[in-house]
This record gives sequence, structure tokens and C-alpha cells, in this order.
Amino acid sequence: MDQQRKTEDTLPCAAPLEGSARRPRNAVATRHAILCAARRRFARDGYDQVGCRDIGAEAGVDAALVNRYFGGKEELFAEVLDAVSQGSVDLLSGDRSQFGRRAAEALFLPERGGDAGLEFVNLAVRSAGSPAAREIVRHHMEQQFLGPFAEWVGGEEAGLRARLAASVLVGVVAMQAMLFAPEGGDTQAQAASERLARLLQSLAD
Amino acid sequence: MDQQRKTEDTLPCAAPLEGSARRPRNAVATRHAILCAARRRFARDGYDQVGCRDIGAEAGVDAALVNRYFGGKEELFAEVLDAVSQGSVDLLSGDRSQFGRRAAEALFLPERGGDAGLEFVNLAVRSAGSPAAREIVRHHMEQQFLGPFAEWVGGEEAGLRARLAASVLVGVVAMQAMLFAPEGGDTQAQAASERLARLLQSLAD
DNA sequence: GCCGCAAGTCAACAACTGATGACAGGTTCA
DNA sequence: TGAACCTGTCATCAGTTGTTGACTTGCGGC
Repeated sequence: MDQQRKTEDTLPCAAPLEGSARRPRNAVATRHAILCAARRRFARDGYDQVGCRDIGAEAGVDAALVNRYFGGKEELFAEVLDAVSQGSVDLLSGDRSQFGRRAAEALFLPERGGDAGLEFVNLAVRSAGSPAAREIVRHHMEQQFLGPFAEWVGGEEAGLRARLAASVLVGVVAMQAMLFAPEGGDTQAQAASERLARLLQSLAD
Repeated sequence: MDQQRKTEDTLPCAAPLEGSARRPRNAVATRHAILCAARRRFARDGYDQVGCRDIGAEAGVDAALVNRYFGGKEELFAEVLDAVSQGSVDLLSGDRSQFGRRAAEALFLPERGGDAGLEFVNLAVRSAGSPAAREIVRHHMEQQFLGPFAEWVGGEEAGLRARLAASVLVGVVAMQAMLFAPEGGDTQAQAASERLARLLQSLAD
């Protein structure tokens, strides 16, 4: 199939270009490749620790194209956050009585069932250190995450409970980013997941 | 009293030097002033966002002295973390049945009762973005914070419960660092504090 | 086949960082 | 008094960053 001429939205997230393969000239595909590369790198290392040159290299392209296609690093980051926060709805899809378990398993047992819309949280935690990124993160956190989240949990003090639950998610992710992995093996992860699930569920109910 | 000749340990945390006042020549006091300035700035802006020149300026001293007295920025940060984690015991002092309330009030109602040993958490959250700082933070988090914490809570799965409680603290602090302040006024803070207190207490019991 | 324009590269800039070593200013003790 | 020493400053280095504009290269239409 002719992937080069697809519109940007339908392109799958391209893998990093390997070897010295030359990307065929195609503005849409290149822009998309930069966006994907940035999404990977920002999620792994955070806004400040990733340079335009890193992103360009991972996309197989010169760093100057970041500015050409996005206007600058900040704007690129904002667009990454836009794309990622769309996935946050996954957290709110499905049974509310299973919310705690879904989120907890995504955090402690990611091998089953993926990230459940927590990519945004990860990105936020790892990038909030930079003042330039923080303003963008804050906006998305309020508008795209806390807002819908509060509406979804509903009930008394919905905003507060949503914010507290979000804080817990943020905290677990931040702790995982500081320490590398929970010391214990799978049984520890299982136990942690169950405890966290109860904790989160008590906020959702 | 002759403050200039005190040993470093007994010196109070010096305020930033104001105006163009010249600090009297005193190695111990100057070293201490740098340490205090670094502690303030790292806690406010995080490791990466504070330069040696900033610290020197706040201490009323040339940036080169950071290297002279501490060997480098990383070593200075490690020493700040050493000093700060000593204060973490405050969190574990007092009645364990009141742990949740103590921590929650320190986070949401800091005007009563100070930080309750949470300065370390704040410092960790704001500095964990930098790889150089993360390694130092990780070491202190494990050895000076999670370890004693787990021992203090005791009981079944103490390590796990301590880690989960620490994650919650980290999350609330991180969330406060991203968004500026809870939107609601004092009544919101009061309600948030009570909910968080229950949450944390359920982990301590 | 050739021209024009879009796509991508490249070198360079200015700002900033942590670090270094030479230097100057004050203190102390003989 | 003067020499040795400690304390602090300064200019400077090398490295990195985001960004810019001039340049080259290749594709599509005539």
C-alpha cells in the first residue's frame, strides 16, 4: 500500500529509521516521523533531556526540520501532548467499578493490557521539571485530563476526588521514574497492584 | 554573639545576602551560606533549573566557590540532600495513628505546623528530572526515606505499604508543582486534607 | 530534457552551562 | 613590617542548546 501519500492522521507511529536508510522525500511522512520520535524520546527522558538534534537523529532527519515543521521545540512538545492526551480516554472507557484495577495493572503489570491511557501521565511527570514544558503540561492536565476525569467519576466532591486519584497515579509513575523498578519480582508487583487498585477505587466510588 | 566562628553544624540557615553587603571573610560561614542558598533554590526550581551562578549570587558569593568548597554541583546537591533527609524523621515522629493527618496537613494546610519532614519529598520531585540528580535522589530515597519509613510502619508488607504511601506523597507534591495551587480556597484544602489523611492512614495501619 | 519549487542539509550564531587556574585582597603570625 | 597563607574574584575555556538562513538535492509538471 502507498504509505507515503496517506494523510498524517492515519499514519502509524513510525519506528526509528535504522541504519543509513534514506527517507524518501515526503513532507507529511517526515513531519509525522518527527512527531513520533519526539513522543518516544520525551516519554523516555523528559522535555529537558532531549534535544532537537536527538529527535532529528531518531527520525532520521536534520534537527532544523523541527523548527521548519513545528516552529520550535515547545510547539512540538505541545503537539505531542495533544496527540498523547487523546489516548487518555482509555482510562475512562469501560466499567467504572473496574477503574482501580485497570489503572493499577497498567502501572504494575503493564505486560497485560498496555498502558490504559497513562502515557500522558508518564509524559507529564517526566517533563514537568522544565518551566517551558510545565505550562503546556499544566494546560493539558487541567483541560484534557482532570476535567474529563472529574466529570466521569461524578458524585460528591468529584473534582477533588479526581485530583487526588490523579495525584496517586502521578506519584506512582514518578516513583517508578526515580527508582528503577519495584525491588520484588512478580509477586510483589501483583500485591502492589491489588493494593493500589483498592486505593484508587476508593476514590472513584 | 560571635556567629562567625561557630562550627558549621550549629549555624542557622542563612538568609540570602541582601543589597550589596559584603560578607566578612570566613570559610565556614561562606560554605554554609552556599549550602543554604542551594537548598532554597533546588527546592524551588529543581536541580537542572538552578545554575552554579544562581546559587553563588543568592549566597552573595562567586560561583567558583561552589567548586572550591564542594567539588562541583553534583556534590553540592548530594550534601543538600544529606542535610534535608535528616529532617525526614519529623514525618515519623509522634503518634502513628496520626500519621495521615500530619502528612496531609503539611501538604494542604502548611500554614499550620510546617512541612513535617516533607522537604525531602519536595526536593526529590523537583530534581528527579535530571539524570545526574536522579541517581543521588534514588540513593537517598531508598536509604534515608523508604527504609526507615517501612521499618516505622511495620506489619504485613511494610515495604510495599511504605512505598505506596511515599508514592502518594510524591504524587501530591508533584501535582502541586505542575498546577500551581488547588483551585478551591481553604474549604477545598480542608476537604482535600481530610481525604488524603484517610488515604494515607489506611496505608499506615 | 529541463525548469521551478519543495524538501532536506549544513554551518554558524548567540546564549548558556559547569569547571579551571591565574590573580587580587585581606588576615595572621613571626 | 613583611612574608606566608587563606579567601574570594575574574576571565576564560569547552561543551551544549535552540534557532536561523543560505545552500544543495531531488521530485513533478511542462
